[in-house]
This record gives sequence, structure tokens and C-alpha cells, in this order.
Amino acid sequence: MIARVIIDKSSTQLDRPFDYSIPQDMLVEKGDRVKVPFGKMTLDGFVIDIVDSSEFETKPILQVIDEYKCFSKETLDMMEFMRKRFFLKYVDILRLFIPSALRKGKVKDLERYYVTLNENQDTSSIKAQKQLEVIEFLKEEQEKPLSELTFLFGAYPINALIKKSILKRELKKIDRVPLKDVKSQKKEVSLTDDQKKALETIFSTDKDTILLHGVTGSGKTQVYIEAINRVLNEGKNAIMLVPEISLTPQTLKIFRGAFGDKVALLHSGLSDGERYDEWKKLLFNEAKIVVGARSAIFAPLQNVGLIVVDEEHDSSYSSETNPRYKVIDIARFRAKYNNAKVILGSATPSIETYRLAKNGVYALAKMPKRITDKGMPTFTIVDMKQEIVRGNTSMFSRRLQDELKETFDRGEQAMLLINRLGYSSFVRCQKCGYVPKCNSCDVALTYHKGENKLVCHYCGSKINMIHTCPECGSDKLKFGKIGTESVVEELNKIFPDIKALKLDSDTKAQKDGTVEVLRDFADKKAQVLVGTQMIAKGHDFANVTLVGLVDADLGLYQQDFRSNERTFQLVTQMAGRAGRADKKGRVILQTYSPTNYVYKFATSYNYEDFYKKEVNIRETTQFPPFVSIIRVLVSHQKREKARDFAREVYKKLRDESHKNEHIRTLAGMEAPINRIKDNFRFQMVMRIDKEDELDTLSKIYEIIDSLDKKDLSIFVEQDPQSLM
DNA sequence: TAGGCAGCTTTG
DNA sequence: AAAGCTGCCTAG
Repeated sequence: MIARVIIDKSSTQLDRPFDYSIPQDMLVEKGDRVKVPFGKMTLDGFVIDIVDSSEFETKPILQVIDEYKCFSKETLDMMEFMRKRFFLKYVDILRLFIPSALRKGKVKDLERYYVTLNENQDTSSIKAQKQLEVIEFLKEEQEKPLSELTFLFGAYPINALIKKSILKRELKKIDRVPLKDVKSQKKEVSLTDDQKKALETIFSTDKDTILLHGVTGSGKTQVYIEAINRVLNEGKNAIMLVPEISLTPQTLKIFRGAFGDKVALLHSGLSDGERYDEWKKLLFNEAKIVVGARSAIFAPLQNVGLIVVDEEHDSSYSSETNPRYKVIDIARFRAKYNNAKVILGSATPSIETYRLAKNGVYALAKMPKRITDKGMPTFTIVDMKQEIVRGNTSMFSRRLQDELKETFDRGEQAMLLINRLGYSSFVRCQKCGYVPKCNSCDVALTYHKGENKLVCHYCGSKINMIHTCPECGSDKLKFGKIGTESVVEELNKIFPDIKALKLDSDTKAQKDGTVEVLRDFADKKAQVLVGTQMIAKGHDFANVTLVGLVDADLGLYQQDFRSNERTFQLVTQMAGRAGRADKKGRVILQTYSPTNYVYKFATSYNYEDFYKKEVNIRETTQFPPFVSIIRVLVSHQKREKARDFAREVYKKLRDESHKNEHIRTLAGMEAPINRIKDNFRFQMVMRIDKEDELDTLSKIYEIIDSLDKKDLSIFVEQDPQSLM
């Protein structure tokens, strides 16, 4: 028999199966990881198929690596689906399904020595005081880890007792439990009518996907829990996706309360060992529910009955690096495969999703009311132009300052949002306009005050802060726009006694930084939390009654068709942070365009009218969901190679667009960020019709496939979140 | 003519 | 991705 093997190296040239013979005495199945000879090397590979014969002269498989199968039939089918849908390489997909520790082969099951008293041992001969203490201690405690005992009593008495076989030493496997200190939170709840109706819709519809459109605070989580409960009772398993790693602790708390240790956690923030343990629990069906960020869609769960995608509009569900994929497409594939359901939950569904729900592709369940009936927070729009006219040049309007003061006086808390969608605080020479850029990525460096360095947000490289312009020698270097730090500074000037915490991508980079900041804020160690978009996402703080959108506009003026939608979502979500418990919430929105329709509909919680207006604009301007934007990106370390290949691709695509009516526009250009990690980038951007879009897409894939790609890297993306 | 190296092919 | 192979340039 012949095994078709994908070599575990990511390269365009190796993106195809290699045939190996299976030795007589070896059991090799689809989905096994194996060691194989490859040229002069011995490499790891993945068996994706078993066939009768090969057209090649085959070498034998050397060894099967794992004692269990890493990839189920479902995984291999998902792999084929993802190849066709997203134009990805075999390895890049396969690697998503297994913890990296498995491939590196360095993580073992965690083991520890435990010590117990041997039964019926005569301890009368023991005279040493220390040894007697140990025996007494163990009579009480029964069993203790060896390391703990030696810490308490020293190594000598323990070893002596083991030698006399009064103590027994045993190696035991232990579980690494991530976020062990996240205690379960159990509460009895009775469902509202809206929640009951939503569940009814979910389980009675014949559609595989249900959009759960519920305002913030309408109790979507309880619907998820009930729905999961039902599928568990049918003996099936469930996947619960949340957009941010920082949101997993609070989701986990609620889920551990509802389902105990049936819950596993899976996201990229776990240590290699933790992830490996959680993955194995799921593989062996010891855990039945996985809670995690987007990568948890690849959890090795069998028999999936339900997949929940919470905050479905969130951009993190669309992978924008290496294997680029869209979680919702994969979730729907898994659901269809298992005859299961997908619930997409959001207060502000993406325009694409809402349209599919309206057109009957998805079922629609609505929850328009908050559970507590104190109503939604009240909005105040402040016109910042008027502030300047009245002589207030501070970044805080007088209204916001007053509201902050009142909030502090009442002993309540506030959150301030800095909208930094695609924004950064760069440095610029006022004389000649020079902006320091990253040497290998060609993006403006961002100033980090804490370490007084300029940092590249794409590759992380740092240089020391400059004080004179390297181009013209001027010392007039100025900072770009507002960052979290300058807001905190200004806040401290106005309210010297107030403590402020900040949360942005810098805090996020520190391990556990985010979790700590959020916990401190929840413990009321500070009165204000200042942050970027990430503070808008679903964090519940009972004592927060005021939310300030310091510069709401920044998202509006970007060259991006989704910027209105994103701003609407951000404003709505931020409002959801105010007044969660029994206190009424207020939101101050500072803007230079107070009459913009995005604000008009967001501040009146009118999603429906916002959708109508936005969908109208999309239709007249021909943007998704009325067409698809296809982007082809080519990159190589040598600029000419990347450019030449991009030209070749462009020519082929142009030929096709002449024949193919579904390709409406085609543009070729250097990518706006023309270099990342020393790779030069060129891109082609197309608009294609929605009609027959999968056919058009596969035609494009076919064309690119037929070209000799050598060592160039190329990817194709549908409706990307950004074109950088 | 050996050595270096850039670019291409092969690896099952 | 890495090893090997080929053809070309160059110092001597």
C-alpha cells in the first residue's frame, strides 16, 4: 500500500503529496503523522490518503510518530474545503489543526513525583525527629508532591524514609489547567420571552445558520448556554468562539459555572504545554465544549452539534496573515458536515451577514430589549468645532469634563475610548516632513513613550528615539495624533487625584498584561480606563456609568469602504459598556461632524435604518456585499522578482477579464505597505460579480496555479479587512 | 583550472 | 526548504 504524504515544510514548491510505501509490518492510516526519508533528510509528514499504487519509485515510511490519530476524516475534508475556498497550502492548513508543541516534539505530558506512606510499615524504629515529623505530616495529608515535601523538610529525611520503604514515591501525570484561578460563576436564571423565542427559532429552523441579533445586554450568552445544553443532552459537542483572547476569562467563568470541567480552552495566548493538554482533552472527548478565539474552530472535537460565533461582525474572525481564512465559512462547513447549527451572535451584525439573514439564507432571531428594563444609556453628541470657537482647545470638551467630575464624585467609574482604527502616533519633522520608517517593513514607526523608542508594529523592531531629523538636521520633530498616554496625561492635569489605567496594543503585548489591567479596573483600583478599540469588546464592569468617545471621527475618514460600518459598531459597543448593572449609563460622543448619519443612527440605537442607508451606499458604489473584492498578493525578498511575477499574474488575469464578464475591474499596483519583514509586495485588486462568484474564484485560482511560482509566495483573499 | 556563486532542479 | 547540479565568471 502507498501513503500520500504532505511534507511538514511550508513552501509553494512542496505543496503537493509525496508517495511512500507502507512496510508490511507497519499500520499506517489516513491522518497519521509519520517520519519519512526526503532526499538526504528525514522529515515529518502528514498522511492524507492511502492508495493502491504509485507512479513513482517509492521509499518506505520510517515510522508512525503518534500513538493516536491527529487528523480525523472530518479534518481532512475540511482541509480540502479550505484549499478550494481559500487557496491555501496543505501544510499551512494541517498545522492549524494540531498544537505546535506536537510538531516541535518537545512538550511531554506533565509528570510529577508524589509521595505517600507505605501501608503496614513498622515505624517504631525511627528515632530521627525530622523523619517522624514527615510521617506525622503524611498521615494527615495522605499524599504530597515530592518537591513540596523536600521544600518543607529538606531532602535528607525524605530520601532516608524512601530507602527504608516507609514512603512510596510514584510518578503521576498531572493536568496543566489554564486560568486555574478563574472560578466558576453559577447563577440560576429564568429565560426572558425573547430568549425563549430565539431558542425556538434556532432549533425549529431548517437553515443551518442563525443570526442572533440582540442588543447589548439582551442576554445572548444565556441563549448560547441553553442551546449548548440541548446539544450536550443529545450527546453532541459544541464550539464557542469569542473574538478576543482577553474575553476568554469572563466567558470561561460563566461556562465553567454552567458546564464544569467539560469545558476546554483553546487560543494562541496559552503556553505550548497548556494548549497541548487542552487539545488532548478535546481529542479524547474528555472535554465536550471548547471556548476560544478563532483558531478554536479547528478544535479536534468529534460529533459537533453546535458552533457559536459571538460578536460575529468582529474582524478577528477573518485571518489576515499567513493562512488567510474566514471563520464563518469554516464554521458553516463543519456544521453542514455534522448536521449541526451555527449561531452568529451580534448587536451590530456585519452588513454582509445581515443581508444574508434578510434574504433568507440565514434564519434571523431578534432580541431588541435589555434584560433589565432600565433602558439603554443616553447619548450626548458634543460638537468639537464649537469647543474650539469657545476657546477650549483641550481634547476633553467641557461637557465631558463635567460628566467625569460628577461620575468621580459619585464614586463611579468611567471609560474613555481612543478610536485608533488604523491610526498610530508617528513622529514627523515639521521642517521637511520626514517620517522615520521601519527599515524592513516600510511603515511609519510608532513612538512608545515608556521605553522612549520607535517601534514597528508589523515586525516589532525598535530604534532609539531621534531628536534631530536625519534628512535636514532640524530639531523640530513633532508627534502625530493622540495616543492613550497623552489622554492619561491630560486627565491627570485636570483630575490630579484620579487614577487612570490604560489598555492598548502595548499592554496587550505583555503576557497577562490585559488580564491584569481589566482585573484591577474591575476591583476599582482606578476610576478611569483609557484604551483603544479593545476596551469596547464585551467587558462588563458594573460600576462604569460614563463612557467618553474622545475622538470618535478618526475611523470615518479612512479610505476603506467598511469604515462607516466599523465606526457604527464601535460606538454601539462602547455604549454597551455604560451602566451594565442597576445604574443608568451615559455616553459622551465628541465629534467634528455631529450630523453624520453614522452617529445619528448609532446614538438612537437604530441598526435597521443604519443598515438600510449603508446597504444603499454599498449598492450604488458597488462594494460588498454587492460585489466581491478579490486581492492577489505576491511577495519575494527581491523586489524585481516580486514585480516581474506580479506582472505575469496581472497579464493572465487581464486576459481572463477580457473573456470573463464576471470580472468587472482589475488593478495592479505595489502594495501600500510595499515591504514587510524584508519581503517586497505587489498586489492585484479585482471586483467580481456575486453571481457565480465561486466559479470565478476557482478560475482565478486555476490561472495562478498554472504559473511557475518558483520560490515566490502568493495568496488570494476575498473581501479583505484591509488592503495594506 | 580551481573556486565561487547565482540560478535552477529535485526531493516520492 | 534544503541539497545538489550546472553554467558562467574570474583570479592566477
